Amino acid sequence: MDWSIQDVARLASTTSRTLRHYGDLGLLPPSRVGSNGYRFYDEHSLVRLQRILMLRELGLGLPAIGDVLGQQQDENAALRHHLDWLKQEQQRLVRQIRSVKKTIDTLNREEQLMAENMFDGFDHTEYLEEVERRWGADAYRQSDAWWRSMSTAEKTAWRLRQRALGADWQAAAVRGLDIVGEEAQALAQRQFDWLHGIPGTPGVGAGPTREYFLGLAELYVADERFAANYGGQVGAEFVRDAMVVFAERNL
Amino acid sequence: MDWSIQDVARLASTTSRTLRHYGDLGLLPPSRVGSNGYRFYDEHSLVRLQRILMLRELGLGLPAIGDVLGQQQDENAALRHHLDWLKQEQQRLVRQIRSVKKTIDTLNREEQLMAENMFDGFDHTEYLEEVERRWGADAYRQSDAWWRSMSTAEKTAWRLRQRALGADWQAAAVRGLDIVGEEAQALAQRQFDWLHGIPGTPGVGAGPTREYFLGLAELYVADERFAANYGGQVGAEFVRDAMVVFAERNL
DNA sequence: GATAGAACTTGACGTAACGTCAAGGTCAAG
DNA sequence: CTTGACCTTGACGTTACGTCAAGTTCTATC
Repeated sequence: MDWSIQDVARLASTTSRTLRHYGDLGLLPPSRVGSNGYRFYDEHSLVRLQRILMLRELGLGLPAIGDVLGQQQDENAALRHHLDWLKQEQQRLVRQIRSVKKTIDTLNREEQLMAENMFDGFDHTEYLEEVERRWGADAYRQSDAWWRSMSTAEKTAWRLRQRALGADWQAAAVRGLDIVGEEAQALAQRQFDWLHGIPGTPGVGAGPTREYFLGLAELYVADERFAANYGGQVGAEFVRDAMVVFAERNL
Repeated sequence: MDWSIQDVARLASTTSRTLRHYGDLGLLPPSRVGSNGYRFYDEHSLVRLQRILMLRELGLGLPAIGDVLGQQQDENAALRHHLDWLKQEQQRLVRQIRSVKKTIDTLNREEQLMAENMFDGFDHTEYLEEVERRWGADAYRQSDAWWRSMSTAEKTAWRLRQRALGADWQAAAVRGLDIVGEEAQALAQRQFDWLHGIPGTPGVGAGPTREYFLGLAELYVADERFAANYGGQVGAEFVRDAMVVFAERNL
């Protein structure tokens, strides 16, 4: 009562290559191998294949499927774990979709404006009125002048660092790091140093003042335009909390 | 005015390996290569890297990024195309998440029931009352008896074919095949043949009757439990339409 | 029994975007 | 001259198979 590899492949609408692959991984060994090397499968193989295909449709990886089938993992637990992963992936996609849409919008609105540089402006110049309201017109004028005085290379390098910082903050928030931990505080230090370079920031030279630093931290949470650079609301809150801790310790 | 590979890597918070990779692909060639083989990058490189990293964060593949940067592709068009792909991926994830949840539920409700076979029943026995309402109690009794009379291997093989058919229908719907085309009609033929094996289906022996076949097609669309096996509402409608065409031509 | 064609085998490369050794030059500082 | 930091090329590993390639075996036919 056994079938050839092609019989089984046709039954399951898959390929012999796939069955051989599963055989190589030990997921679905042939029930019998002829003296000529031909693989044969019996009814138990079919049941096992049925389960493999089910789990694969759910998106589980082959090693995970192996663990479930080998009783080394509770199926229920494996599925729950997998579900968490799927939800995370979905969130990632949602964020990417939002970003792509925003980028398309920006491109269409400012088509001819962007000659060489993708996006001009940065945290401060981009949000003029907010900065002026908080720290006065002088602060804005100073940082704006500083920005304009930079060469293209300097501007680009600056933006590169800005993006890198934002990405690292985001990664830290996702990894759920402790805000008082070493890594998160190192990021806060980078944030401090980064602000250090911007004239118009109260206390520059010695570095931003405690008040300014804390005010900026709150701004990240309060204004969604800022939050976008730090991984959304949740990310911004993580950034703020780490910055607050940093300020209390060092400023 | 140039920087070493490490300088640039640190600036962008990436690795030298990544920069070398981009160099190998022609995405970001060094602006200068020393006689010692060392790579050096200038300000234009930084601007280019800035754009590469932006697009990569949006999820574009490196070849696509290359096309955009090389002006071989309109950025706007590329992003729109990418957005479509992202949306599709998201739909896929939504479906998978639903499936995983359903499977977890089923597992918890019927924990001890499932000794060897994952799911018992099939289209007909699973939806007793619907089948009886449409084609009478006799139809159900016959197909139920047929099902019970099969060996484990036969049942498994049957389910394997059922799943394969469902998956192929789903793929066909996603690919947007023409319902009157060769491939879709071949699927309808398989659907017909598959029903052929089930006693209790009116007209079996000669194959299902036209009326039964059409009724089943409508059922797939009307009942979401059936639709689930054929790729949701949209998939079920595709199946129905192809089946209707098949019935008109052959029954 | 010879032969063609279908089915089977193992082996190996390719995929996306790098991470991660490995082995070996180059350079600045002491 | 040595040490250590930094640089190079080369190559394997990752996921789940697809896709040849080359050789062997089975089956049907003449």
